[in-house]
Amino acid sequence: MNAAADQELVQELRARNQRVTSQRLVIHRVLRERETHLSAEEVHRQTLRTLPGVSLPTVYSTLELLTEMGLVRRIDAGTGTVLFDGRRQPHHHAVCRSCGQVWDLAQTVDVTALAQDARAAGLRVDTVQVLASGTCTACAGPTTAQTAA
Amino acid sequence: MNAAADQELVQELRARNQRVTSQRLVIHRVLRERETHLSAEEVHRQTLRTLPGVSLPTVYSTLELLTEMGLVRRIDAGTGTVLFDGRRQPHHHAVCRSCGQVWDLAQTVDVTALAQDARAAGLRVDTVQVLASGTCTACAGPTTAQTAA
DNA sequence: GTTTTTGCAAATGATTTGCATGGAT
DNA sequence: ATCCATGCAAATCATTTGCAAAAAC
Repeated sequence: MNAAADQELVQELRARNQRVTSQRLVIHRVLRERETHLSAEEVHRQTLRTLPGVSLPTVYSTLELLTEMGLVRRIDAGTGTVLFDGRRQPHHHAVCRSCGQVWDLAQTVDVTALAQDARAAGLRVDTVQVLASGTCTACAGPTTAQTAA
Repeated sequence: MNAAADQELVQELRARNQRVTSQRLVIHRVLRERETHLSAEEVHRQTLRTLPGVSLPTVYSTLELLTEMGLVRRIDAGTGTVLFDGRRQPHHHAVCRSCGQVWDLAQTVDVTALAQDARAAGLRVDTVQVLASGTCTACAGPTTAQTAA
């Protein structure tokens, strides 16, 4: 099905003189097909369903490659586990520091001035990420759920 | 000197029924006195100068405590090492994915709409951080510096 | 055929944990 | 006197690395 996404990957790989392997194709598809971020291990699990035998190190190196290519975004929400997102439209995230849950946020943020600032500091800016942190209702609510009789 | 900062910590500790220890005082001062972020190990090194014998685990647990109290901000720039920032005025960061260097950015960003969005999703928002990632001139410049004859 | 990529197993390194002693209340 | 915080040493766990075999070119 997602032949267009495949093609995009293949062209990028060819352009860089890197090889088109089934692992790269499948891992890329796994990320593109989901509507949300996945951890490296989740990507691994999903990839195994189509391609038994893929190793976790391969998943890691492929995720790094796809990120470098700009086909996937790395999200470090400070939970000790990095997340990877294959969604096309840019979006931001929110994280509960207590339980580590991460949500997607649709709201856009104007970061042009900040990007300017970073450029002025000597950085070629690739992405600007916004992360809201706090405590979710499930973790904060002492009177609700959790200890329900 | 920074008696005001000390007092703020002491009051917060008392309010939480937690103890005022020299380790907590010194670690807090180390962060408040710097004008930039530090890694846990840097905090440890600085703390040792005033208080020989402090252990790294204590530094970690104190950093966690100070972060919970809102006296210090945790910055996860995706470099594999978390940074801690004791600066009062909110600011954002930029990181070079290649060398891991992190810069402070003065530019403010309007994140009220995003915070709303996160609240609507069920999060009590404490902080919103913005992180610009890319490649710094030192890492990108193949024709400049680095390999200078 | 040559070079890159993979899988395996082991290494790494930041951060956390368990437990007995020391210190704050 | 009591209970929390510390220091130590060992554990954890996501991610990385080295190397020989397999796959892409």
